[in-house]
Amino acid sequence: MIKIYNTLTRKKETFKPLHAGEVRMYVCGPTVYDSSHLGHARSIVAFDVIRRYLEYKGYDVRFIQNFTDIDDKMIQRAQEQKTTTEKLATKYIQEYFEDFDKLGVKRATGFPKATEHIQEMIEHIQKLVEKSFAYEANGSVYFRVSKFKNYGKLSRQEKGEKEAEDQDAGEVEEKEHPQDFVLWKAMKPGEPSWDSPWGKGRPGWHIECSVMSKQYLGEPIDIHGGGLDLVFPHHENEIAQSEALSGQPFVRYWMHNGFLTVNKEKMSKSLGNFFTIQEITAKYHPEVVRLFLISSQYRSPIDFSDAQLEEAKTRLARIHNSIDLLQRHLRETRVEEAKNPVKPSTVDSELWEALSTLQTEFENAMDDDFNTPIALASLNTFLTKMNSILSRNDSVTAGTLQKILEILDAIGEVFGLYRQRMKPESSDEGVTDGLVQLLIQLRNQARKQKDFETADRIRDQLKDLGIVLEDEKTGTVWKWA
RNA sequence: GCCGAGGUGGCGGAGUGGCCACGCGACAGCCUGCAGAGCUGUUUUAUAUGGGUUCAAAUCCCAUCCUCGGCUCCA
Repeated sequence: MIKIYNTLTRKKETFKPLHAGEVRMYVCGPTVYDSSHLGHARSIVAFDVIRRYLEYKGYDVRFIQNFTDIDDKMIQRAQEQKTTTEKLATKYIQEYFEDFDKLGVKRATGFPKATEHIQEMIEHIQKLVEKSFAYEANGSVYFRVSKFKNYGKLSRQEKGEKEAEDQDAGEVEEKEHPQDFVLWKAMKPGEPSWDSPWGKGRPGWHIECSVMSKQYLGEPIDIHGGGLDLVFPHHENEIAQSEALSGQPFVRYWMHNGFLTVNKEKMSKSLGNFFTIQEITAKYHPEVVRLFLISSQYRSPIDFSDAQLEEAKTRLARIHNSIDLLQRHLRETRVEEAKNPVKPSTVDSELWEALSTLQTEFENAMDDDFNTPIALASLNTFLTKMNSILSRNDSVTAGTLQKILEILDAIGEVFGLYRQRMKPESSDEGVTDGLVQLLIQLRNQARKQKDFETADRIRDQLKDLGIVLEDEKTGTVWKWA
């Protein structure tokens, strides 16, 4: 039974999707005017793991993530770069996919763009005007917040007078009340625009999520996610726009991830303290970045530091080493069992018990609002146990080892970790293996004759090729560095 | 000003009343020609501060200090 912390109620609630066996979720995607940074990755990876766990539990997940491809920043950046908003969007959407494919993020079911849903947005706004939840002023349309009685229920705050000063002066004059927010912006000279009943213009930021969420997932949806910074005003406004028309809840579970910080300050474009995904993945393997990101529960802040990334690297290596050890034992055991069938022993049952504990603890942790640190801890505990048994070289059946591999694979699939380690060897690797085995034989001959110079030369030169030799009690094994 | 989150060992990070996180680092040992990996053990009363409740508190209550976030674009 999954429990989710719902921002709306500020409580963990038992998760029950509206449609049995199916989860409909929407996560706010980026405005595609610039490269994604690690702060975006925090959010995207958090919801990727949530989605993967829901799938692990057998749900059919319909997952929609939008691209905001028209807004003030898009227009401004396009003007600066003497290009169009379309070209800008195309460029950064492509980059988005490159970045997050690399980070092992599963693609959403759909990636709707704001500019492809202008007509639906206009219709939605029209209906709001008809019901007097919105009003037109000088070609712009504003949402009449005072008419929507539940305004503020998500963020538990209402816009005060304070920020009226910070708002666009033209808008303030047009608005009936400073709280009101824009649904449709009248065109300014030189800006991209679409025809509407109120003249040429473009949609406000908030309306796209309301409209696209409804179009692709219906109402209400199960989960709507995004960064904590979107709670107000973005999500508050989405609720107002959607529920004013439908008269029913727009979203059943609101989920918000905590920030990625640098020296305890939020990583953001405006502070300039950010690293792009490209920069970070050039320095660290994408799975190291993922492990770093899921080492805290998704609602907690994570403070970025190189030391933390280095630690994640070490921790991932430990997992890799354990899987290598397991796979080697499995290969060897299969060869053995082909000669002499083996019966399960007490060591087998010890492993089965540890495996069952792992599964229970992993699922309990993830069921509890996707507590990845505890889930990772359960994996660690299991690996220590498994390594301990395997290092004693007690005989374990191939069936047991195979089962462990399957469970580890399923868990790794949720985290999006050690995927490469699980892949069967390619035929190329078969050839490599043959060659390396030959060198290992030669080297061990040298070692037997105490010719360590030759032995070390073989090991060192293989290392330069990215092949690491390790001498075990039972013989020498190799792996890619 | 208003709203919200949080302060845990050398470090990261869990934990909503009683026992144990987990990892990184450090130290010692096993194994090894050396190395690596792995294993075993150690890292003495870690829970911002001061009170309180309780047989028992990191966990509940009160106060204080500090940090961060939202209220303007932001994952």
